[in-house]
Amino acid sequence: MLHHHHSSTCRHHDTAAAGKLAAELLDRARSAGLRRTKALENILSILVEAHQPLSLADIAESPDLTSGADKATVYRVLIKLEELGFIRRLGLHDRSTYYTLIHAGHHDDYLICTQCGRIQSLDISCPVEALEKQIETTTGFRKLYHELEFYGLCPKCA
Amino acid sequence: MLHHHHSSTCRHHDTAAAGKLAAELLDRARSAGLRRTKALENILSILVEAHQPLSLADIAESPDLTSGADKATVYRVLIKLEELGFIRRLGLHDRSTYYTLIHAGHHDDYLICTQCGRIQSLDISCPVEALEKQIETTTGFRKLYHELEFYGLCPKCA
DNA sequence: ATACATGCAAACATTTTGCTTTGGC
DNA sequence: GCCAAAGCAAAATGTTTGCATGTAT
Repeated sequence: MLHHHHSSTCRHHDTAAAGKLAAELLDRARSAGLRRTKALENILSILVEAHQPLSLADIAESPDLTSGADKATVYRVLIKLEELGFIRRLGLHDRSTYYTLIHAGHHDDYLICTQCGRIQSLDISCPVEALEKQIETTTGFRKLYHELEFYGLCPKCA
Repeated sequence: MLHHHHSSTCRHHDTAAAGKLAAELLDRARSAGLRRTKALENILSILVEAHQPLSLADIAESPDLTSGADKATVYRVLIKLEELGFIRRLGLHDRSTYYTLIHAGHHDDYLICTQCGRIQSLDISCPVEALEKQIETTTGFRKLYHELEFYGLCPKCA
């Protein structure tokens, strides 16, 4: 489940830009053959405006899911968005799967409190990129990407 | 579920040393108040000898679980071992939770095939340690540790 | 008109708990 | 003998699917 924490370290979130990105993604989804439905629009907006990974429940219960789409529908849309390469899934040690938008040229890593589950995006320059290329050549794996999370006790829980 | 891959890049696995480590862990567990049971002994051995993360099912169905301990028992032992700081849990994008031994001074990162689920330990010097300290000071989080996985298509699946 | 998308309910997989019995100390 | 540990079965949680109906194209 999602834990909101709008700390002072948050980047400024430009709502207009978010809308533009959502619209662009919708266009791309439509070109890929998806239909323009309220659920798809809602889900894209929610993903674009969330600045942290969201679980299926987070999305299905979001007030921004104005269509009131069913959990199964949200699930199926997420599957498609993943196939399209718009989002990736990640696990954050609770039972749910989380989804997060893939931003070209920008990769988010996360900081999670092992006690309260708080999730925070890390705006760091990830030192793993170079290593990733190297692993690709030495192991023969293709299309590599990585997932990096830091776990620990947040100030409140410590 | 576990996928075995003893590739040529595997380190040599010293069975005698593994036994010694398991015995040492058992001692530490006993000092911490746990009783010496066959299940505990088996599970420690299994974890020590596995050179990759194991799921609850992997352990509960292992032929090395000679006591034939129930899944619930294995589960409860794992919880205790985690509380004692002997193992950590991690998620590898299938539905199960994986457990892996914490080796003092050595941290394993993993390479996972998104197609067949194959898991491979990476024997790399992880470039994240320094960053971890820095995050600890800037965010106020305590007792940080990290999880790093690379996902991609293994040579067979590509 | 034809697929694709949806809702609802049921099936699944896995983890977690309750309670009684067993066994380590 | 006492309390932790185990076994078994049921509950809980979250994901996934089947099928009849609705809707974008």
